Amino acid sequence: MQVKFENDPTPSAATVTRPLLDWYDRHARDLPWRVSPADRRRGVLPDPYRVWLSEVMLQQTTVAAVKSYFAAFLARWPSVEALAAAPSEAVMGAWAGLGYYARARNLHACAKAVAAEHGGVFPNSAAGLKRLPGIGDYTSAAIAAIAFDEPVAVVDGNIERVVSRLFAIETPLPQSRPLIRHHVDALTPADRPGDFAQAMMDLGATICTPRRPACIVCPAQPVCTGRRAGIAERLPAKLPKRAKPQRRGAAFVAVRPADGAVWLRRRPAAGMLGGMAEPPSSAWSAKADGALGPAAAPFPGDWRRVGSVAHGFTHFDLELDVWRTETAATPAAEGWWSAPDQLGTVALPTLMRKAVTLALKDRKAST
DNA sequence: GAATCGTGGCT
DNA sequence: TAGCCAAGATT
Repeated sequence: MQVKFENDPTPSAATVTRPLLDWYDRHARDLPWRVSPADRRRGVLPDPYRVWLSEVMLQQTTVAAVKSYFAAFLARWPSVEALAAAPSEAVMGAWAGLGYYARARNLHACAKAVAAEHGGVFPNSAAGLKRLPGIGDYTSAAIAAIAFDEPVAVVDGNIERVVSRLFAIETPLPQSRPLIRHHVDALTPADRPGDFAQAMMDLGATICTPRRPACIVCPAQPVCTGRRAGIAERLPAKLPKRAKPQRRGAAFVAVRPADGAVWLRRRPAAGMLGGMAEPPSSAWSAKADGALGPAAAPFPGDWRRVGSVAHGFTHFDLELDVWRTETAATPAAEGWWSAPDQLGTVALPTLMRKAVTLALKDRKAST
């Protein structure tokens, strides 16, 4: 007796794409940058500026973290021309805390390019979009599909996980990427490519989650090869990561007694926290050496150690010693005094904000 | 192709 | 807790 085809279906446009789009019609997440499937059926497409802004913010960043930044950017810069005309310091300041600051530099460069070279109109194809700063394989495809309904394969981390499970791909990432892309190409529909991409991402974010996927309510469960094989939860396979080294550095927070202003400077445009503000800081070395004391300060002063802050970066952990001094004299160095009421909007990355906060807390406690 | 580049939340 | 993870791009 032969097994009937219906009892052993395979992931395909008929068995995955259509059920998933039906599921999306009922369960799409309501997100500030999104047009609902109902409205899209009426011909409404989202503003490419909003799609682009959200996609760049969402690179390696959670929806929850992005929401307030998206609202703030949109309120302050309602169009790509407005963003293009903004000072760099304002853009970096508004991005502060969101991380991966090259994104903010590229975001601004991209806005300027669209305004100056494209008449303020985003290219309407993935190929055109990918030529712009900060827009790579994923983001170009996502904008083209979501904002223009171009039938291109969109592959992000969610979709890599969903497809790895659907097809029981045991080859670890990133080697499995070509095969995953092949499957996404075959599943992407010509009629609703934007909704399909968003549906796959919603599925990955809410049901086909990294741990403990809710297969019982998954619209693709009947055809999921990984589920059938009992290996879905441990897919996608990934290569082991290297251990994170520990580094150490020092930050020097000078405070002006008259008004409590803090002396800040701008980091070089390239590299770690590029273009962001900081109190003068040492380099971050692999081990603590003698250079971490007041001798490493950018200018002489009555430096007192007030403690340290710990911060985890992607590829190393940092312990930053924080030193504080009071000085009325403007230092003979590059930088500026930032008054207390300005500190909230200055482009301080989280690490440096921690350091400044610790120094000011110590100052308040010691007076 | 591998390394670089942040941060906050979750388990 | 310590590790893992999130709508990746760039060099």
